[in-house]
Amino acid sequence: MGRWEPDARGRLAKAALELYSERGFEQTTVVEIAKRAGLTERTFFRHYADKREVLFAGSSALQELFVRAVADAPESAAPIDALAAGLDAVSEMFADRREYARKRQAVIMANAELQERELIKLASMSAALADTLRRRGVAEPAASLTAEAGVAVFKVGFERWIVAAEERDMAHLMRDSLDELKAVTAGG
Amino acid sequence: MGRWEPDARGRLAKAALELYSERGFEQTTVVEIAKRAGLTERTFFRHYADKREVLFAGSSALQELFVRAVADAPESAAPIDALAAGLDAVSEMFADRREYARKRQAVIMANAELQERELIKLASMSAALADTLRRRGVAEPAASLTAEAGVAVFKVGFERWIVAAEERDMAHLMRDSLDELKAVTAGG
DNA sequence: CACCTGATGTCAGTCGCTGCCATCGCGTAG
DNA sequence: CTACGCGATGGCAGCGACTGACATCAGGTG
Repeated sequence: MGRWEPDARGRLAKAALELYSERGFEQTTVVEIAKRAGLTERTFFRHYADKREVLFAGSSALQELFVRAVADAPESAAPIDALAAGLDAVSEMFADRREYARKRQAVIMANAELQERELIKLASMSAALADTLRRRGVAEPAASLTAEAGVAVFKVGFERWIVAAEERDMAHLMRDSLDELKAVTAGG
Repeated sequence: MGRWEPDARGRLAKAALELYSERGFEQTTVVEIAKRAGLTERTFFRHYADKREVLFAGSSALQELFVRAVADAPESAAPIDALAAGLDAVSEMFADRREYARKRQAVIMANAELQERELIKLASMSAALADTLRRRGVAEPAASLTAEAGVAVFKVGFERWIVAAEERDMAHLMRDSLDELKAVTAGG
């Protein structure tokens, strides 16, 4: 075994999340992750660019989903409403992954390096959203600001969803957060 | 010499920025930085936690200035106006450091690891601002959203200032960006 | 002049990460 | 059925970031 067991990538991701949860990110070596997955350190780095990236395999799919929903919003929709459509789409995606999301988020919140990686993924999402808004005819700096605002709403909404009771729907928390942002920016 | 030359910290920071500019962040080793500063690698790590941190020595002062300005805004001011006061204060700080800011930003924009570090500094600023707003009586999630929005405006305004002609005043760009955000969030 | 203290130097060691080449298992042409 | 090709994996050497432990030095103090 080891060689030729299927889904080496998945086994590495699973082993990494387990070990990061059990003893922390810093206290885990890549050799240990690879060993638990029945592979070697060298193979780990063939599947993931670095020790952090193994926790962010799904982030590109999330970004694509978000961007597509914004791009597909009716042409008549205001930028902020196109964004709301994106937040809806994203919320669906997480609906049945709450436990996984919680476990993963706990690991990330416990380590600064992992937070850095999370932040740059969100920045990439913001850039992609801004690009999409520009294609919809939104000028700068409105496009970048709207995108940044959208990511801010996502961050706050996501965090509230993670700590919320099981029943709380992510889409509702996202909408509430967006409304709060509207209220506070209108307050001046 | 080497030992007992004054301002070892400053010499290290200067040498690092020079080398990162000349040949790039990745292509520069800590040994080289230390050597140019007339010191050793070990001493570098006594002054800076890691190879990236040497570019972010001033970020805590920036955060403190921003936070204090928000905290000192008139109690009657709406959260978004307290934020605007913070952006004003920050703009003053940068007024006579444009060349340095440009050089530094060019280095950061050329490397993903440095962007990660920059992002976590901004996230720290957002958290500190949210805390300050809470002390001013703003509830969650409005406090966090306002803080995130403030940092978004800072990011966009700063970027525009970096690329703008010499005459453009940073404070004006910040105000414009804030107004744009207000417009776009009111558009739904 | 002896002593103390903080900053620096020296050295060994761990770990993340990469390049290079060998090896393995499977599919496929012949 | 066999030989060959190919993608995935292993093994190994090496670099650079970073750390802990200990020695050393310059300057101030008694």
